[in-house]
Amino acid sequence: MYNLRLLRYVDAVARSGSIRKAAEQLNVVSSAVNRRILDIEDEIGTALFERRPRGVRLTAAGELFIAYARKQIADSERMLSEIEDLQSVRRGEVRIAAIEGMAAEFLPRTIEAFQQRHPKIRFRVYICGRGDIHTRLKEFEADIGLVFNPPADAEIRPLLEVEQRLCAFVAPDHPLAARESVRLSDCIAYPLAVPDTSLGGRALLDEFLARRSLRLEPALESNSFEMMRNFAIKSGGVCFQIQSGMPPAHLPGGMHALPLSDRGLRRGRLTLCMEHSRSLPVATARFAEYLKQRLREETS
Amino acid sequence: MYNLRLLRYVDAVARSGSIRKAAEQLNVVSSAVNRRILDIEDEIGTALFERRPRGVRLTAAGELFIAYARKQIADSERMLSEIEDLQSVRRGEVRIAAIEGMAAEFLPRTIEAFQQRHPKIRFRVYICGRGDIHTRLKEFEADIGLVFNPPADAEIRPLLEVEQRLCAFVAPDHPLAARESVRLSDCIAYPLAVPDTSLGGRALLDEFLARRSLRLEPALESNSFEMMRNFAIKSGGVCFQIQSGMPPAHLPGGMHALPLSDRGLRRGRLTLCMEHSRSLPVATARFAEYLKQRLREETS
DNA sequence: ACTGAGTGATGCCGTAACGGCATCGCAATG
DNA sequence: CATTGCGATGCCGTTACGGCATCACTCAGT
Repeated sequence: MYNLRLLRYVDAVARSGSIRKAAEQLNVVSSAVNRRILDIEDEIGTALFERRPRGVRLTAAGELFIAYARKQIADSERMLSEIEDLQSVRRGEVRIAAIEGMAAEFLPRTIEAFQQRHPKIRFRVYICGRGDIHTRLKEFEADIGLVFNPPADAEIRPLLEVEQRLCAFVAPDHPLAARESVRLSDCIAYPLAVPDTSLGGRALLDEFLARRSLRLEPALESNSFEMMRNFAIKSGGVCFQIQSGMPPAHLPGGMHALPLSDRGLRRGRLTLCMEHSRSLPVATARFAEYLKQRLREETS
Repeated sequence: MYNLRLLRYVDAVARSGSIRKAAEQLNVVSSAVNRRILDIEDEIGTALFERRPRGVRLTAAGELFIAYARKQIADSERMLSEIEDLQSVRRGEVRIAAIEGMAAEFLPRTIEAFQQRHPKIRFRVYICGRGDIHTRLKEFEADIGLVFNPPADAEIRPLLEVEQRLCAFVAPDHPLAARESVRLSDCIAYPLAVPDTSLGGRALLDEFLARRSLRLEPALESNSFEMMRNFAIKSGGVCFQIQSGMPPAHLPGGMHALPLSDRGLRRGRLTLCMEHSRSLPVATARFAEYLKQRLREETS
């Protein structure tokens, strides 16, 4: 069965109109070129060249074959070039599964900054609940995940963990806005919006409340930080959520994030992770490193 | 260098997600498939598959490669199919060089009839002077030629020769129209249009007149039969031209062709010919046979 | 007519590429 | 721990390939 080298032989013969001349150009003996051409003709069942006393000339079948050969040569070169691009991070796709809190600000900003340097790298981001992230990784729908306090899972390997505090978020003109930190008991007098179990921070809240006589009567419970945030602004209330790598300068709506200072309220872990047996493509691995660096910077 | 069989190996592995399963489907041992894949990966410089405990999975580079491989497989099948079409006369191009007299009626009609049965066969027809036809054949611009009384040429091989009489063409209402044949002397009383040296028949006329006291004073001399014909109709004159395979029922403008019956006026040879060392493509050879048959029918 | 040059085709042979058989090394499962 | 399933590897016989030498034919010049 003919291969690329043989296609180059045929191409050279067609161009020079002579088996010997082509062989010279290819730095092989003419008998080798001749024999390969005869083999191909045998296989196809028809002559690709008319033999003339002073060289050869393409037949009609040869014209069809040479068009195919030249296309193959060009296609293979393009394919190798594309793979080379992939190797040098000039090309690729990064698929991320992340919890909702990363969507408003941190991830868009981080991806945009990375793309400044790698414009041909595409991203695909799935925002989903905490439980879905592991599934996406394990089913190879995503390459890396950003999840809060993930359950133990032998198939998931953490790449980085950063601590995240539970914060109370209030509008800039809220009575508590001027404080450096608050306690849960400070917030009870206002309408409360709390995360449901699919968001980061709910487990921390539940665990803390279970050990206290304190009881929360939330006005709102939601799986959407955006929902909770806007409710807090409108109602003059307080919503709770992990910090999620948001520096104060970047909080949406000018909200203030006030760390909860209650003793016994544990911090959570924001985890960058992947499926444990994966070998990440170059572009993804490069982005994961960049993400780790960014997370470290923004949580220090 | 990878060839089509190896591309099929890679394709089968990608589809089944397992080297052993693919090997079964391909009826080869898995070690052979594995080794070919490792060879390709070596050559390209990157892994095409991630090795998992229960099989393999395409890498990003592998995705690019498989797209290329599948395209190659499809392209080669299409190319073989096209060459097969060529072999079975389902496809092809026929290039003809012919003298002008064939253009009005005979060649169009013959080609059209042939294309009823072979619609994918294309034609390219060059109408040119007698001297140009051999040049076109020898320079491979045309595959077959139709020429009148061609000069001897070792590089040109005749396929068929049919005799052609020199005729006088007159309009249907011309005084000579009712005759079965005429003599040159019968025509002298009318305006005469004669062919120049690039048309068939002129050599016959010249040869005959050189041996007689008769002298023609043509009102028109042209290299275009259409020109001469229309002149004869308009002027109530006579034009001369070889029969050129035109049966009476098909003469343009309802003209009558009256054979010249002068003793000593030789007949000419209409020749179907080709370059002597050529091996004609199937479609062309088939058409040449059809042309021979048609010429025989219409000159008998 | 003879000779030399140029061409594609073919015989022989050593090396490279390939597939088959058997086995190894590792992970997952019961 | 033993078994199963998987890709990887060693060894070997067969097939594919290129190199060297030569053959067969055509063409051009003397």
